[in-house]
Amino acid sequence: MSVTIKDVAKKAGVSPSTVSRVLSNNTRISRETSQKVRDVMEELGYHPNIMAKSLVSRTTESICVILPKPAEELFLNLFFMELIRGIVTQANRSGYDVLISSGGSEQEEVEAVSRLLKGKRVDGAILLYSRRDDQVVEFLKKNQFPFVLIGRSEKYPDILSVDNDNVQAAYDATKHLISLGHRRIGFVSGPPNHIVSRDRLKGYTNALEESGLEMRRDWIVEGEFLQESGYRAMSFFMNLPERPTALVVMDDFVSLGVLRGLHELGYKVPEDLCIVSFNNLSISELASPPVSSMDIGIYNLGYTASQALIQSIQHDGEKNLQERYIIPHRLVIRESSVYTPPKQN
Amino acid sequence: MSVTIKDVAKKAGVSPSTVSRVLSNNTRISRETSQKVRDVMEELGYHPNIMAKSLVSRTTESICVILPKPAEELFLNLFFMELIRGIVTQANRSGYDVLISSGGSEQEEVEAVSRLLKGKRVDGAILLYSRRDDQVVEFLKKNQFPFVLIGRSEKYPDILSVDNDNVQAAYDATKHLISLGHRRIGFVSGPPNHIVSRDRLKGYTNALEESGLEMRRDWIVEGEFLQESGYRAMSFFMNLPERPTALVVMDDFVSLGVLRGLHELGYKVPEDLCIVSFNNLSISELASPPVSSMDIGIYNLGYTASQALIQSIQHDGEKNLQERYIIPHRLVIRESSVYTPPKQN
DNA sequence: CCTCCCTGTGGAACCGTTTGCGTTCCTGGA
DNA sequence: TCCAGGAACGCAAACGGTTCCACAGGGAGG
Repeated sequence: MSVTIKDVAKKAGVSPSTVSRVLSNNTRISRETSQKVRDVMEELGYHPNIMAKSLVSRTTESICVILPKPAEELFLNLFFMELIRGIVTQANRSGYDVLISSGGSEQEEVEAVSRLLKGKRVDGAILLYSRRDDQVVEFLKKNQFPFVLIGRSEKYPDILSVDNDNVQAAYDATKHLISLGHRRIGFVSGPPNHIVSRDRLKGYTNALEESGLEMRRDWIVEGEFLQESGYRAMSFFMNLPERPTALVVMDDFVSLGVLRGLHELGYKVPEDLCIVSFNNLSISELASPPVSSMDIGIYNLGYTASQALIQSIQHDGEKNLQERYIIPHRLVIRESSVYTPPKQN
Repeated sequence: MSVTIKDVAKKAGVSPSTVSRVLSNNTRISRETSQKVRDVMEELGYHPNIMAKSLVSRTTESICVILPKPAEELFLNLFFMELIRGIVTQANRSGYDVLISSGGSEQEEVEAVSRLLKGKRVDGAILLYSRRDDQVVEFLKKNQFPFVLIGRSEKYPDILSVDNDNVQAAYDATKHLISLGHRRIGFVSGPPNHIVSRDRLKGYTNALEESGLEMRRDWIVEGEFLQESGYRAMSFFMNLPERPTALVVMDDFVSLGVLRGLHELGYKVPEDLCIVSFNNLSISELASPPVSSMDIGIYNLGYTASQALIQSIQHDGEKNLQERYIIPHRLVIRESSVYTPPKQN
């Protein structure tokens, strides 16, 4: 069928082991033999069988990324594409392949990852982010499989992970609004079981507190990472007797929902409501008005995660590896937050 | 190290072959033996080594998707995420894994696909779309590897492929504008070496022709699938002595660029310019105003492609397989195209 | 001149499965 | 009673590589 190492060996007049050595750039092979073998490989169109190779070497040179449970919804997000792009680029650069897997339920996720890791199809896994209590993390940790978390684990702070300083980022975003003169600032959060939601909420409250501003429960709403959530949050806020003059919003898509709702109701941004968002996806620049957004380096998160994982796979023994990477953030200011509200207190 | 079929065999007091047969649900294994073996597998936490399995079975139960050349740019697009989502969902449902690969240059793409297919790491490939003359297609066809094209090949019309009827779709989009009373309609195309660009251009001109409308060269501009292209196209059109009153645009992101430019210059949509776009990404709904867009069933394209590929892998011999799948399109009308221009001819 | 070591290569075992071919035991029909 | 045939399972050879070990030959050092 397809050409094997033995075919090459025969044609080159050497033994299979010699061909193998040529393949792995083994020293102790003479220049001439090496060249002859290479010529034959070229001539026969030989490609090493990856399965056979990894069977004996016990390594597959590939990693998998596990998409979060409700991939069907969240997958829509530009966020994941950016992340995957970073992961794939770095992995390919390191000679690794990337396998994408999406589980329906959390149970299915565990089964998938168990099949892939225990079945030795991949060497390690990237988890896109973690709920508060994650069975996949539990499984991977118990079995000592190499993996990296994009996000962080509360339960196991020593897990290899790549994350932003979300507390600081939300603090910075809120501070930006405060420095513009806003005193009544609302917060549109994500799902409460996501750690990132809580971290950012913390940064938000920290900033308010530090500035001696009122932290009101009814100025904090939770939702999904979807535009509908933004829409709902907006209508909630605008129906309040006392409304915030600015909003910190967890995601650009959510912000778009807010923007759209405001537009429908005839409100103006930033005059009626200022907005600072997160993620700095391309849509935040394209919205009208363009919305200020915290760039958290999504591509970089993916890139770094892949790098960290592969490093940890390759240098398994050495335990002097860094275990927490923090990707820097940077606020990109656009029209949606350039307005100073009139004094009224 | 990890538990193998032999460990299970020993513990269950049977031979490895028996365990293997239990694994493959072979008949001719007694109920009791089968149950005993299963119990032991459970107890030991056995998972079959996929590499070993596929080494002998000569099948990997996984496919790869090759991202288009300038993945670094285009990958950004929501389009690809939708597509991949469809592919991954269907593949996982069929028990297949999906491997993502992105090549820098076309040459690198060929190398990647050659390594994956010849190295027997995957059973087949999905190509995201095709340029007019594609070396990857050439390679796959020559080596008789199973693959499916999302899009179509002009050179080899008999290739297994999943596509829209882009001529018809563009015809429908243009007709929609004509039926609103527009007589001067421009076209913002994609890269000219993409077949999809030409197909849609054809549909556009067909519609004009059929309605006895003037087809003007200077009302057709080419660009990339990026917002910048839309911006440039817009400023080109608006500087024309005689401007179109409506535009057919190849992609939603491009439309956003157009929209943004118009907004900056103080033009109103749809009053000053109507827009009908393609792809119906979530952003088209979220834009202001929401833009009419041709839904081409992107998720469905991916889903169907995966299905077709896996089918063709599994039923290799039988040649009675369908070779061209057409995914239906559907125009979603929104605010950007609800305006009838005043008569002036 | 004789070891010793080093270079370059071949032989063979092994990685974890699958599978064709046997073998054993049992049942039933002649 | 004898034997055919089927059910249940074991043996061993692949699958395509890697790698340890052995070994031949040649140069250097004693």
